[in-house]
Amino acid sequence: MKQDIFQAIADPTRRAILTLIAIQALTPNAMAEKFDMTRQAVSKHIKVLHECELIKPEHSGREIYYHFNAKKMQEFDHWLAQFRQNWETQFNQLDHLLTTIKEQGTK
Amino acid sequence: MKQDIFQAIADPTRRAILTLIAIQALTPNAMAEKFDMTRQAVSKHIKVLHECELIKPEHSGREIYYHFNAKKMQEFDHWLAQFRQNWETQFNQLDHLLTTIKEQGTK
DNA sequence: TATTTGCGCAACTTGAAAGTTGCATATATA
DNA sequence: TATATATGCAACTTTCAAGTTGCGCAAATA
Repeated sequence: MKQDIFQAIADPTRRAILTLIAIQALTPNAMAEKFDMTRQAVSKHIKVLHECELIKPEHSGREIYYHFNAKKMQEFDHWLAQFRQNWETQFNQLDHLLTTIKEQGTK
Repeated sequence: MKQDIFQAIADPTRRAILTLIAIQALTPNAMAEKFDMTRQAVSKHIKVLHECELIKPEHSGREIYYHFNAKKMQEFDHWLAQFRQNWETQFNQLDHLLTTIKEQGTK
């Protein structure tokens, strides 16, 4: 099944993995050493991250280096953009308030 | 239990709720009309969003208008900031590649 | 070649989340 | 006051994700 990036990011371990490999590509074993869980558990997280293309594998013999895919992470940034005006403009906040009050008046 | 914002946005219904009330504050009933599920189901999503302070209630008689809390949403933006350089600077991407190659060489 | 190492896949257990129905409470309205 | 409406809480079922153990395969190494 195709994973979605929002669910991928929901897990704290996966967020930690992303933070790690954003600095430097790592193998599954190297990642597992950082967390208090089995390698297979980490491997499942890698699978999720790979399926939604947040990370990309680079084979090197029997090792696999997983790289951070910044481009995919931008999708999250784009989703967030729809809310950005909500905190960047106070006028907008005021507008919401006025709209709400007006709406209540018509009920 | 205190919810975390990453899990809160993992659910597509909750993301839809946020998109709706970012434009205008709504009551639980008004939200439920937008989705194909019971009012109670929506109410549970509201509870999650409220617990992590992504939305704020405004009581008005027996109705409750839920407002979007843009300030809390900024936490995503802050988390995302650590990755922003990864897609904003090609030099940085190249740097990662070089670091990885060098790392492999020392193994 | 035989053995070790790195990795992925499958089956299983457990716990939590998403949805349902039913009920209680508070406010508005007849 | 009696009734209707808006909401939240509790119990329950079902689905699914996170973790485990066990196994198989490919590549490196003795």
